[in-house]
Amino acid sequence: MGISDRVYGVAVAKTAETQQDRTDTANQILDVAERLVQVRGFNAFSYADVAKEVHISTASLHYHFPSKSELGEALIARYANRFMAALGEIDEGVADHPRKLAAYVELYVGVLRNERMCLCGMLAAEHETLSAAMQSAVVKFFEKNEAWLAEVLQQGRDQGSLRFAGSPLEEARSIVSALEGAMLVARSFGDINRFQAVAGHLLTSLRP
Amino acid sequence: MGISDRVYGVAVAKTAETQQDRTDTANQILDVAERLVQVRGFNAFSYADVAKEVHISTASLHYHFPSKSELGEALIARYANRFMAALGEIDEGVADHPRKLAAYVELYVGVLRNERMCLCGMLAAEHETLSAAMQSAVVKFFEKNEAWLAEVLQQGRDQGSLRFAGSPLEEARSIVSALEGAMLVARSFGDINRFQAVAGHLLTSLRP
DNA sequence: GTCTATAGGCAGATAGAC
DNA sequence: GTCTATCTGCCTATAGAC
Repeated sequence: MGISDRVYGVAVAKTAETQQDRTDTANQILDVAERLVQVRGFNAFSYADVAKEVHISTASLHYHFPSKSELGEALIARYANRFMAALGEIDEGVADHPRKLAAYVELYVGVLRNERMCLCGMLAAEHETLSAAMQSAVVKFFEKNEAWLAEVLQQGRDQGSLRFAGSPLEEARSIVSALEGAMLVARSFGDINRFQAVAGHLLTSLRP
Repeated sequence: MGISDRVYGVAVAKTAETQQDRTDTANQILDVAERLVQVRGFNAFSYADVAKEVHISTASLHYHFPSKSELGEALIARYANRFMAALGEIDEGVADHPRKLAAYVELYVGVLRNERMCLCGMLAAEHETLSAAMQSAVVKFFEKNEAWLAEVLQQGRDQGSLRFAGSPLEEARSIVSALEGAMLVARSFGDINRFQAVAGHLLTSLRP
């Protein structure tokens, strides 16, 4: 199983680091709800949609996740944990910094291949309609991504394997924005090549 | 009234080129609905929300726009027309190409200042849930933006006032993606400076 | 063009049996 | 943990009077 398989929730092995101790049913619920949010948005799926796919009643769904907001919070937490775990694997498994960035981009490609938007990118669009807890969880996801990227960028520049103007954090924010935007647009065109072109352009511009 | 005031629907003068012949009520409806979509999303506002603000009944609203999808199509058409008119004003009023790009970025800043997302950026997130007519209208909006940018980029590079690698259209797509993504993220941080930083970085990278 | 009234369905959520 | 049944409210949309 590749790194990117860990991110969009397909056939993900349970590990202590990335998943809380949940029942199989709860995890099935999260899997289905995650996909529905990434494809349709948090405001465009219902408990009934999830219940139907998991073959339980909406009442049972409320047993596992009492409110839709709590389900949403659990979704973000699981997604963020999985994403951070993937970043950890990149740290350990990939040597040079340009390749780390390429591996980071591949995480996005993996999401897009499943015809999904980044969970937190989708929730960012719906930000104004979310609970305070969900809002701050989305923001934290972006901050963690930026911090990881900034670290890679700084080290790469120090070693001469990456080149960019300005601060690493500023560059990191530009990269996150560009990738999220490229996903957003590419998905409405139904054309993953649009994402690949933008991402390739981005990686090229960082070459020394 | 500045160029950017024309884009987000505040105090916009009626002109034959940019607006269809609609009653005041229909335009009020569009103004309110547009703001609600840009702030909350198409799936997170109702006819009741609009009716309340316009001080009419939902039944009257259905007289002007029989279905929500038709309202959505009218929203995109008006927004796209206004945006294209603003691009036309940039073409006529701004001389050098770097400044044209800066003026283009200012259109986005104007939207963000009103605490809104780009209408079509928001609809891109919700793409999977939209009618076919709305979907293709969103795509056309992006294509027109890219075509305009590609033209500016090509001319600027030919004159030596802009510098970039690859084709103008590829660069244009990267710019649209970066700006839409920067809006998306900046808005969830509630921090317009995040957008300004990314946009400034982008404009700087195009300097010869 | 606007209204009241209402249809018909779906939303999130709860009670209580098993 | 799961179910059926139900509540309350909101949703888009329509009928028909004015």
